Amino acid sequence: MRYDKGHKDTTRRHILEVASRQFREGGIAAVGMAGLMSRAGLTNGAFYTHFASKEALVRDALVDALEESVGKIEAAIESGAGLEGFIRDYLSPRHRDNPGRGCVAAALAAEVSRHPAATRGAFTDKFEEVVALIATHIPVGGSEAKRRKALGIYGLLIGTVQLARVVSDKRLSDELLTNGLHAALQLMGA
Amino acid sequence: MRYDKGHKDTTRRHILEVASRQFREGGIAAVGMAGLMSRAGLTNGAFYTHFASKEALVRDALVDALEESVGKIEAAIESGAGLEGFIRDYLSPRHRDNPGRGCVAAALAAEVSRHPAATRGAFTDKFEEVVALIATHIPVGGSEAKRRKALGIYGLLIGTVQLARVVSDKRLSDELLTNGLHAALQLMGA
DNA sequence: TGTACATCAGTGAACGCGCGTTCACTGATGTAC
DNA sequence: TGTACATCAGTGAACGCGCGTTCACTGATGTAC
Repeated sequence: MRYDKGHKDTTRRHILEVASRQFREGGIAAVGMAGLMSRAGLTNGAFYTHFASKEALVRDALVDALEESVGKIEAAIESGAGLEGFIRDYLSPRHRDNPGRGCVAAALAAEVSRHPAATRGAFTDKFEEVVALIATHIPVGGSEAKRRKALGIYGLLIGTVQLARVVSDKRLSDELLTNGLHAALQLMGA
Repeated sequence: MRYDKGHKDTTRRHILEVASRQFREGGIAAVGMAGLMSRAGLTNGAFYTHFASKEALVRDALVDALEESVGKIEAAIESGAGLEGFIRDYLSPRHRDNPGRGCVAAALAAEVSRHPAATRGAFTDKFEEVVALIATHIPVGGSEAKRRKALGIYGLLIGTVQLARVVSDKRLSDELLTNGLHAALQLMGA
């Protein structure tokens, strides 16, 4: 069969979305090409007509997932919930319990730090964008102070969600989220 | 050959130390049994006279590495550097650049969250100990306030170090550490 | 209009490789009689 | 004292399996003449 114009792009985007989610859920190393392609409704061989290698897919999936973060922050601002609303969502049980649709930095930062420079570079560029966007919406302070606060808050957010995900005690996990929220708001304001 | 009394225990501890370091450096999934045992100066088959499975080793290595954290905090207190001294070390370039000897939560929290409940349970128990120890040395506040601060600070520490490790821009990485330090001290005091 | 060829997304078997785990075996020493 | 057997940490080859990647092929459609 021949395919519609734009069909290949659609397929590529579909693979990317499936991969991005699977990576965040199970970790990059745990996702195999055959399983990934089968989940995307294709066979393994087709992968290489879309991406040069697994590492190239990782690179694109990371950037894609960070763009998702940008979208979430923008949506929170537009909805009137503001940066605080974004932070509340970030430190919610729903985010903790759904890593596949959640923040890619919380799910994969440590693993990505062991990936090649090209991958980390692509991640870094988008990460800078996210930080700049957060800084814009910090309520008080000069532009440098805002950036500093944004970096601190981001670190707190990803670390707290990771701890909330790893501990097996639900009470402790909830406690981590609640305290993280207080700490984040404190960092945002002061 | 026969072996000295205590020889098996020494070997077990040696495997554990090598594994603990390799896990933190490369991630748990990336460490293979043959390579690990060869680094420990043994052959692959000997592993199973010491541990029931790779997962059992992971469990013990995580607990071991968290006990290392307890030791570091106690050392900082005893040296007079206090909790602030521990935090300064934690957010130092040296810690960022040596994950193998560093905080296991920063290196492996996200990966461990995908491991079996037994592994996460063992991690959680030791994690509680570390949090309690940090809380003890927060300078101001009631015991509940201290615990809350300890949880917030821990999240900030591990998240910040992970971000500092993943970004490929050295300036940004240093900036993350510096701002993380200010934020942590702010959370500790307020 | 009909025919020959080019295009290209996708198929599915196969490649070499390293994984976690098993197991028959080694060989030095301790114990029983 | 001498001999037969038990103990046990460690060896190293082998197990089945899934990994990332390659490649000859398919088959529907577009293009050239």
